[in-house]
Amino acid sequence: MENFESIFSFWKDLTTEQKAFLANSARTEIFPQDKLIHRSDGTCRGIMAVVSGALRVYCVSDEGREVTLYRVESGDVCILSASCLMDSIVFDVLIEALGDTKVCLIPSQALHKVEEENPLVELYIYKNATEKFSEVLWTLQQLLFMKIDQRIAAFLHDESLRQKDTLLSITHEDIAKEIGSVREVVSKTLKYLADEGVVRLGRGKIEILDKGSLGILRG
Amino acid sequence: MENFESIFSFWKDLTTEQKAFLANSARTEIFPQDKLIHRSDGTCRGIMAVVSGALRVYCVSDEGREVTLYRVESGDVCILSASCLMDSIVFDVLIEALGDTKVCLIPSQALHKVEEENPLVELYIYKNATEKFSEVLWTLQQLLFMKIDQRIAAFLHDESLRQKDTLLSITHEDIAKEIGSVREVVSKTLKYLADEGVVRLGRGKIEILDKGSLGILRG
DNA sequence: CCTCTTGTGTGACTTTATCACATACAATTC
DNA sequence: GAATTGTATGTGATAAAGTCACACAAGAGG
Repeated sequence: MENFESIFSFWKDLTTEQKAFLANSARTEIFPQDKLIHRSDGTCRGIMAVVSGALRVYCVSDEGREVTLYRVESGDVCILSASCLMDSIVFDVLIEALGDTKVCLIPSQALHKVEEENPLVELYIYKNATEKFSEVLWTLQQLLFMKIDQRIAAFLHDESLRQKDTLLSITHEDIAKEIGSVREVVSKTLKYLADEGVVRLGRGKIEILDKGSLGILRG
Repeated sequence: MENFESIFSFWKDLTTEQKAFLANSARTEIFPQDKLIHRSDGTCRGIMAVVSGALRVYCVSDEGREVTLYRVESGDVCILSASCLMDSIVFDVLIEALGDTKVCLIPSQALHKVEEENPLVELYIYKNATEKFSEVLWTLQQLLFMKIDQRIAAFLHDESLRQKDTLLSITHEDIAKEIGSVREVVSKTLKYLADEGVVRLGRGKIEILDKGSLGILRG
């Protein structure tokens, strides 16, 4: 909580008063796994720097199908939880905690006050949003242009990097929500990958046997 | 060309020198229909205010399938043609002219110079990008969650508003590129809509007979 | 009128999604 | 340890969308 400067890159551009004000408004919050942190009901917590754990920013269809737009890993800042600060943003995304997650939150009211005084803070917000834009576009291209086995392979590959392990604890349903597909299709594709010897399956577990093949599929 | 202030909303925040400098660097360009204006080869024209006509911002797969991410209509400003000014943007999009299109271009070098002096210009750029972010997210949701007949209906509906006519001049191929599908599927769906009496088809022409039904499908 | 380009029609086949269950595993509870 | 209860997975039938291959048709230009 002490080193705001290393967490929020706009910190160096603040006056002493602004720093004190924000440091005073900021607080640590801890969310349990799968906790829904933000939904499109107008509530607006503020910007959250992820200290440990991670956030998943996703959207849902009327029928309940989900896609992950991007993740906010520890060290990064989640800006869409303060979407009310950006009048150019009108859509509805959801944010949930991936694992127990600790964040440093600057409430939107406090940030809004400083933002009005200092255009560099506003710049920071929109710059961060544009970064996420880049990630969403990547997601869109994957959705539209890649086949399901490639998407699953890519996901398993990334997930194994994140978990730093070849034995992943994840359900088929969760994978489906990540890549914007459905459970049955993920199950069938994984079975195929298992038959090929690329992975070994267990209940809620996937062991990656052949990382190379994943990379090839991944393209 | 004279009223930069009404075109670029950051104009009011410039010094007299900056205004003079940018006004001097700015130039009008006219692109013929379907002209490819921007591709991801590092070239970077600058920001373009559309005076007449429109721009289509889209992406393409390796196999040549396309999706329109959003359009930039007259009165609006295209920011991704200056993507080099934004270090947070790394992806590859293409931009082409829809119909003969006249733009007012501020070259990126000139803008970059002013941007370094004035954070409000940088803010303008990222704010504009975030607006487009919003539109891309809408596109993504349509792609993932809506059925093909709904997407086509929605497109025809919007296109008829844009062309201010119920008789549209457009090919099935073009529709496919707009909505991220393929020609055959569009043809079959249109045939179905024609059988239902919603549209009448001709070569390169689609006449909308029942706008109401389009709206219902559109959801 | 003929040719050539471009736009459309269509059938066979693959991939992905949807629906409707069956089964299987693990953690209680009896 | 056996029964019970969630949750996770397997699977087949059907539907929707994309891929492939090729036929045909409407207009433009000679």
